[in-house]
Amino acid sequence: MADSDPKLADTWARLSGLFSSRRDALFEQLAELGLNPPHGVALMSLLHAGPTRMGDMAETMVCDASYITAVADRLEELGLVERRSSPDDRRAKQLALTAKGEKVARRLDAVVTEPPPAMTALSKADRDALARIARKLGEPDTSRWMPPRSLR
Amino acid sequence: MADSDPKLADTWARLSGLFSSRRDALFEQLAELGLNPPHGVALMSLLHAGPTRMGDMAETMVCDASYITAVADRLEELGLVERRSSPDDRRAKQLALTAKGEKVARRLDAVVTEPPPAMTALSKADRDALARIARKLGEPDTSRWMPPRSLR
DNA sequence: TATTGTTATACTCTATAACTATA
DNA sequence: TATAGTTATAGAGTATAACAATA
Repeated sequence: MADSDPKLADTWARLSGLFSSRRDALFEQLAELGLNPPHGVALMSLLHAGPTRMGDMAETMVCDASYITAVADRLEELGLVERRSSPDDRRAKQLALTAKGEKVARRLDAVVTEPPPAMTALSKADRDALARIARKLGEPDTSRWMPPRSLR
Repeated sequence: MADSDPKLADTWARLSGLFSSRRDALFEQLAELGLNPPHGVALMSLLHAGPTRMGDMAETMVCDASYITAVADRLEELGLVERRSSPDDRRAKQLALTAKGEKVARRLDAVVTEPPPAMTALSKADRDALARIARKLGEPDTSRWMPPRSLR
């Protein structure tokens, strides 16, 4: 097979760079907060899904339930989430954002979901053209929030 | 400040999804090969930079020199790289791709650098428009190859 | 004495298995 | 007996410090 269009490769490299830098920004903010990526995923998931049972969180994050204990311990230690025992099932516990945790979660979420400055700076015509093309490139993430695998 | 353009956020979500899925594909291929991301970064770096002293590789990969020993051990064990003692400095060793390693490195590199299928499938007009806009969005990765931080 | 790579060791991340409280 | 979360433990990934060979 012939090599693909070099101009397209350049386009892809530029778009990839944009994404990489947002990702870097996210990880940097997490590090400043003393958090690792799973901590961030948990916070953002709670922001989108509301209080969540620990077992369900393990499913969302595609990790073992025992690790959720560790993640919750750390987030609780920082005052970002709290454990609530479920009223209906006294075995289960729900994780819920504190007020402080919600602020942090919103900030992290913005880094991921807000378009990067270079995109917002585009002319209206360019943004429209880009939107039209992007619709041909794929679907956005599912309606129910799920951590992009790239954050795991 | 007002919320940013929701249409632009949708555009960004779609582009991000594209990137995430390529990243997933890379990690999947690495896992199939019994490699982890640093192994992949080392291979791709060697592909772009040629034989490299272990200390320089540690600098490229932004990790400790002792970890390069472990990475090299694994890659050597799989027959993907070989250690060569430097002719000029008998303390130093160079890492170099074997023929097999070069094939693997090319395959991994393609996953990262080749535009995703959805992009290649665009019409010429769309690709040109996208290229024009992408040039306003940022520079591609530096000329001398460096692992995107998102791969670390 | 300074530098290159290796080894010994320790710390973080994450999973598996055993445990407890409840259902 | 089965399920939810926790604890104990183990394995990967990665760093720091001590070391051997060479400069």
